[in-house]
Amino acid sequence: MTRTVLIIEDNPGIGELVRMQVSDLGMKPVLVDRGDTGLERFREGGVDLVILDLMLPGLDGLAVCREIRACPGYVPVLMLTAKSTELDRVLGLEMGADDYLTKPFSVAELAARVKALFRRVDALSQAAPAGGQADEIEVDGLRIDPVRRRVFVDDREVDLTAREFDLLWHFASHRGRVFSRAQLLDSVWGYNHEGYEHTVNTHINRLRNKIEADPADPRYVQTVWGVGYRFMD
Amino acid sequence: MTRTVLIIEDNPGIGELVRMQVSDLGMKPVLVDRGDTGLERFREGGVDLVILDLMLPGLDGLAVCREIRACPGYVPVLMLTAKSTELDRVLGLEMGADDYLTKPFSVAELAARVKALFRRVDALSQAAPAGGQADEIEVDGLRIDPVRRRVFVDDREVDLTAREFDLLWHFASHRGRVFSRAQLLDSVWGYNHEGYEHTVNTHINRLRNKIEADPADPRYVQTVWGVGYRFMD
DNA sequence: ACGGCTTGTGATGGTTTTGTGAACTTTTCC
DNA sequence: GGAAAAGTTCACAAAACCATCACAAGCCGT
Repeated sequence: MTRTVLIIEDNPGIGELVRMQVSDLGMKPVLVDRGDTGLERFREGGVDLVILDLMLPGLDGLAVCREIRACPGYVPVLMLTAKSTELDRVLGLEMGADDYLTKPFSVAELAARVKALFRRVDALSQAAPAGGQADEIEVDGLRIDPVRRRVFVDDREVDLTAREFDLLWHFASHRGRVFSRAQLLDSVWGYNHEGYEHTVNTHINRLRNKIEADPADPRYVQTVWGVGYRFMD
Repeated sequence: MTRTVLIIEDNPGIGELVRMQVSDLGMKPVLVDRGDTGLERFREGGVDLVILDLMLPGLDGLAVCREIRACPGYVPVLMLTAKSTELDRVLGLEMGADDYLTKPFSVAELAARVKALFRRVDALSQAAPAGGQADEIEVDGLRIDPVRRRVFVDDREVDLTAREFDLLWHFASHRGRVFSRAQLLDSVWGYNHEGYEHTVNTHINRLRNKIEADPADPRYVQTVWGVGYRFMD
């Protein structure tokens, strides 16, 4: 589940800077240099966050923001403005952006804001279902609770490390599907992680030793020869 | 008698945040994203408190506030504003808001204001606090009284600082749930607080030293390696 | 303005986790 | 049956992570 960030910025220098930064955060950047084309791209869907310059050719940033807000669903918007007087103007109008950043901004600042926005969105979607968390997964004696990050095998709790848990959760929430090692590295380790595929083996091994009754003949996480791994169906 | 809180806020992120918080306080939230529909909903009655954004589509927050004040009966209004200029404050208060909060605010702050407003209303109407102190939490020898902000471990009172109390309260009211340091900064410190995650460590440490029998092997606030912390389940 | 308490941050040391190399086993395919 | 390819297992060092302490700046009440 890599996130897609739509960057609408006409200044090539700043645009590229932001693009690289988003990429470094393990997200997929899409850079567009006009307001109108940016909005078009947004409407095609699949965007998880918009970073939007205020002054744009084609269509003004405020107008773009308004249009985005008029779309169904909630996608957070981070607005970039040149001067603090502009910021005041934006704040005064409060066009529905979720956060603002005045140029020049530091790379760390940008990263912090982007991460904070995603955190808020996550918290939102996690708590949204009224009545409680129905998203606990139970499969054949294996129970996984993502909110508490706890795992039980036949009601005995097993202690997983962060990576092991993420790996198991990824499998369990995509039952029956086969993942290559490269795909797992992308999904669990992160979109631009550098490392050996062989690392996945080791983690699968450790995971099996903890959750399988007979790790040599695994029930939950199965090997698909020449392809990758799959969670029991 | 559970209280009904009408939230009029157009930004879905903030709106949802407030909704969750009100819900956590044991009150019934009603979330509306436009000034005009919000006012409509208010006139239908049954609302005990209004949390109102200043800038709203449909009908401006100040106008909504004025209209609410023109209605018979006294329903307190808590105003949310984006920037903290004196002007906003004066305007808001003159327009009849009972209290105001500038964004970004922390969850604890919001809770405090809401509760304070209800206390004032209760004092005014000479009514016994509705619902009573049902919101005191007791877990395995640890008793937390949010109204008096006091904490007891096996009936011995421990002295917590403001931050420590807020942190503990946040944990205790979300038992078992894992929070990252970033999420804790969001919820306890304020939702775009700039600061080091490492600060959370120190506070957890201080908290443990005060409430845990053996701080090295904590019972209440547990560490979840590579992720964050969790309150005992 | 003063003194005490709170709070955020730097520094340090210890612990857990994680990636990787290498040896070893199983499967596939000629 | 044997060699090559693919997967498993294990040990170890590096990296990431957490607890703790000390300190300075901020805040509050006096």
